[in-house]
Amino acid sequence: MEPSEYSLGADGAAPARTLAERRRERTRLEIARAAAHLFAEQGPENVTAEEIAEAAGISLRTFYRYFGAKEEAITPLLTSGADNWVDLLTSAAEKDPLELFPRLIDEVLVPKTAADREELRVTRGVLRTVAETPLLRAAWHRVNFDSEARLRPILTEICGPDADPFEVRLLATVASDAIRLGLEHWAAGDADPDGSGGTPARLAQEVFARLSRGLAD
Amino acid sequence: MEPSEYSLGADGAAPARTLAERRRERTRLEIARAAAHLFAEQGPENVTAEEIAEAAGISLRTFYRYFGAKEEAITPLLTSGADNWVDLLTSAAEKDPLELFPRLIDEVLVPKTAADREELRVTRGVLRTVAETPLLRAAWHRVNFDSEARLRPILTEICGPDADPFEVRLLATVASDAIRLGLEHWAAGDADPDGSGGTPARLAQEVFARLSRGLAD
DNA sequence: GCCAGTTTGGCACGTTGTGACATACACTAT
DNA sequence: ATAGTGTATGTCACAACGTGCCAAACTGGC
Repeated sequence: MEPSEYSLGADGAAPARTLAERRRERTRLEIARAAAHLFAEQGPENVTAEEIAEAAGISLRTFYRYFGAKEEAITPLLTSGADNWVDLLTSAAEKDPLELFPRLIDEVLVPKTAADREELRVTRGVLRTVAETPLLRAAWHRVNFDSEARLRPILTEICGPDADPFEVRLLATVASDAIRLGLEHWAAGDADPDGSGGTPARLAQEVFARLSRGLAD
Repeated sequence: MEPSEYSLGADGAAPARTLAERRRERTRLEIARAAAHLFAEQGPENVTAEEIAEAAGISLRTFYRYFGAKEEAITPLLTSGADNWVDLLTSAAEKDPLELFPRLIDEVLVPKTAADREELRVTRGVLRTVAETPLLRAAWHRVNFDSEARLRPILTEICGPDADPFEVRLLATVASDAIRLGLEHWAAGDADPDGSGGTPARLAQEVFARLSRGLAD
């Protein structure tokens, strides 16, 4: 509850956190990767939580300290930016969301490093598995709706307290849809990574442009 | 698969189905009501599947023949029209979805009989419980995404096979969002049923109008 | 070294969800 | 009526899920 850490800024652009927190995040990712691997290999319904735990080198009990349910184990691989999103938004100086979002979409979905590109590649694989598995679809939906819900209070802040709550809700939905549809349609496309359909960023941009035309602000 | 029943019209406007099918649907609804009642009373996390079964007068095993999970038990109360939606769409003569949907929204969300009005009232109560409970939110999300997914093939049929799949996906999302946001914002409003915020139908209409502005067809 | 606070594992336990088999019911044909 | 067919329900057993509880191991600072 009490950060109190004045976390010496030895981390550059990455968000400043406790050592323990970053360690925990790392473990989460390792479990997620183990889970994704097993899911893709045997099909999610044929993988037990215990197997995931074993593959990640932890006990079953510890697994449930990191994830509330086994189908949640892949969420760290699904939040391509959904987390950054919030951070970026809060620190944005921009006033007009309609100008702001297109920039943020690129910021979040355009891979800049080799690691980013690899992460996106993995995400694509996971999304393909997700599309075929009801059990995992729920996790994907949860991630997106959570993102939409977290967007709302931030947008109310940006738009001012006198903004119409309905407008804010609409805007949050459009932004969330842009990311979601961009990724979904990109993942649904043929094998070629950046082929016919375009990159997820470009698709998301198009969705946002089309859907935001009726939002005056 | 084979309706074939010319179901003597003793049921008025209801869709013609097998006797067994209608019986089953009735049972589903009874279970759903029992579940909603218990959920609202004790909080969803404090209700076991066995309690729901007992309250509905069936065995635990039978409960799981009607619903795959206990949190799914309320879905029949959440599909205000999501089912009709599909039927209405398939039988629609209209060619242009942008003209079609506003009419369908009213068809689905405007209560016409006293029973409709009562059902909508119940839905509102359920949605308020849903908004506060992560466990139930998943069910609500699932209903909406399923609706969106079912919309897609039907829309491809209407728009013709040469239509851009991306456009279809976009259209399905907008339609689904209209219903979802209309209901959510309506349920989130103050106690007054049709008060300040307007009816769910009116809200849904507005969402659709705003979001569909960028869809040329 | 010692002493917080936190993380982990092991265990027990109620709950979830499913397969298998038996029974009860509805509807049909003879 | 009787036998036969298909479906709906219940009982039982069982693997998997998810959590509370406590002890052991690990972390950091004094």
